[in-house]
Amino acid sequence: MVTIYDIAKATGMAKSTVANALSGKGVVSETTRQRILQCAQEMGYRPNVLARSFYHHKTLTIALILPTITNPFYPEIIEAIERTASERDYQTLFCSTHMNFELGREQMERMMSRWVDGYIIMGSSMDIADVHGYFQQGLPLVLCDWQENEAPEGIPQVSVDFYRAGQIAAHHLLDLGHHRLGVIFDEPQQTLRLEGFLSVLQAAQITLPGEMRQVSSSTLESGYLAAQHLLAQTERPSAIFATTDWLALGAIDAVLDAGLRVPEDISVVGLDDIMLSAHLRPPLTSIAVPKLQLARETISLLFRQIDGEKDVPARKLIAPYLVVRQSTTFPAST
Amino acid sequence: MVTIYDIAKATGMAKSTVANALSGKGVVSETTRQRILQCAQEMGYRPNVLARSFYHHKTLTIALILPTITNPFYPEIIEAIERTASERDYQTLFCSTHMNFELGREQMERMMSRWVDGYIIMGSSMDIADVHGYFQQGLPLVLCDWQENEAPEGIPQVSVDFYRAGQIAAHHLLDLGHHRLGVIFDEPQQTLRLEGFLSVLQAAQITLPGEMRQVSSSTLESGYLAAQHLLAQTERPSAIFATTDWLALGAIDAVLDAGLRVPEDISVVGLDDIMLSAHLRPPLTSIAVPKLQLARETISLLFRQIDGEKDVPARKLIAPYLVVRQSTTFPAST
DNA sequence: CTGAAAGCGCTAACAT
DNA sequence: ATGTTAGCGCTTTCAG
Repeated sequence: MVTIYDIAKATGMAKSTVANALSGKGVVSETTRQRILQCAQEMGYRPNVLARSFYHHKTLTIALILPTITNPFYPEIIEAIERTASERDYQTLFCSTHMNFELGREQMERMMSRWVDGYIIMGSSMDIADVHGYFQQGLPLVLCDWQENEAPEGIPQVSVDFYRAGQIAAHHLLDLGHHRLGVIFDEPQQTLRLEGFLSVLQAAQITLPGEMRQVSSSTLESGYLAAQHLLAQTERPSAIFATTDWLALGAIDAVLDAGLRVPEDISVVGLDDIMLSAHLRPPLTSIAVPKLQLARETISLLFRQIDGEKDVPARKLIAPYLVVRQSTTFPAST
Repeated sequence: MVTIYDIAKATGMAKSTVANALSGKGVVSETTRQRILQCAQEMGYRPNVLARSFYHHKTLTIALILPTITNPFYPEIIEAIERTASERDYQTLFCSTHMNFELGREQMERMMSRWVDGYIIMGSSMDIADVHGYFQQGLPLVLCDWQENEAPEGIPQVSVDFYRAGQIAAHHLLDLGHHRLGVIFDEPQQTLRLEGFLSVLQAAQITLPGEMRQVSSSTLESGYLAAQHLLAQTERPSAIFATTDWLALGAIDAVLDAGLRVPEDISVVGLDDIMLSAHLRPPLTSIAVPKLQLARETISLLFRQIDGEKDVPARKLIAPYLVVRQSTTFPAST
């Protein structure tokens, strides 16, 4: 570990002169600067970021908090976030809460003790009340991929217009001629999607009875189980809206396991449009979320706070759009 | 930001007494300890991990370096690593290199400047020569999911017995009666899998002509393209071994797009057994990698180094095993 | 243009 | 049992 002091000794200069030469900030004569730089090079000097952070109260670190990385929706976003942060010399501390609020709190506390510069909190991975508290303490943070009605006003947030997404899904299925619909969703993180969906049904005077609404947790397996329940109804749905692609994959699995066909017997539409969805059988029709845009806006909002900007806009809503593939079609004529 | 000094002032004690009370290390009378603890509580004291790190030269941070998180093989491992690390109060700094060695070097340098305590470097994400250099500088690091012949002796490493995995794949296909085989693999990170595969073919006096060996990069899309090339041969293979599940998914996609069936026309076997593979159509036959074990051994080897243990065993090989699902069957009788 | 010194928050010897 | 002090590596006034 070679410090500026070491190279000061070696060159016979004072610590501060070395610091100036290295940082390029102070005024140093060209000759001494050269000598110092060369010496630093030779001795293998590496600036101690920790000491610097300690002084500046800036760690060049952001925290990324999410439910679980095993849902393939997240990696696509994380990738973009990490890359963008890295362009600003920021590194990403990553942690998953598995929807365990207690754990989330612990993680946050640890991050705060480390003086992480900013926090990106994704998809309902923490107790919103806690988040609100942290925000009021002045921590730079932004919510990403939450429902816009989940968080109190004022907390910067970039989300997808999930209500709209639900509407798009409903329109698509209705346009195809489906009446008997089923929904698989998570409570309470995905109610907006459901509400958007319902609003369209209602306008079309179609009801969605309780047994056609299956609550799940955000795993493939629970999508599978939820679909099984839908199929077990006496009058099974001709189309299923799963509020995430990950759930939709589980649902398709269940439908096929039940000896039915997708989309001929049952149409399935997902939401997220994860990379995988295009490559499955059948390729999944999905309401796409512009993930790159989501990541960019999030990082941007975060850095604006980190940079001390006031009046960072509180809310960005990103428009989803329909991607039609082959998991949806007209209902079988019965 | 309240410091021990603040609470020293508030209680009229000296800094060190406060420190002692808080850490529980020194000897402090019960009454003052109580007073201090309470005061700390009230003032919202939070220990400054950065200052502590600065003093101790320990940051409670490990780095996780990998090619790309969008390959779903990694999230499953990352999850386990993060969780295990978290149990020891360690946090995980995550970065992906996209197989860009230059970028990998930059990232490493940054991490080193931060005094990251240890490094987990996954799946050929960095130049092994660089890694070797870092290791010789004394950085605690462990390679995870590399081929065991890729790294020089001495660098701690936990890997899967990929040669064996290749053999298992070959045996499985041969046992089913396939002779005309195709392979999709990455160069140079996956040559061992190929060699294991070939060793079995050779023993069975089956040759694998050059056009039946498709080199790809580790993406779904390149698996797709590679499979297309295999199918374009005049005498197409009756079975394909893809050296990762992610490639296998792309391959299946290509086979189906070509109007052929899996497994009736073409069997496909993957390697990794990612969670997804069980839920696809057809469910993928795969050589499974015990991911939890991989993660645990890796973390264990890393912490033993961090803890200063000498003679950390250099190499752990984990045995893969076959999981038969429905993407493989007997060749069509022609 | 260069040097001396204080301080970021905490720890650990060492005095008292 | 409590207080004093030096120091981790770096940055930044402020003097020389």
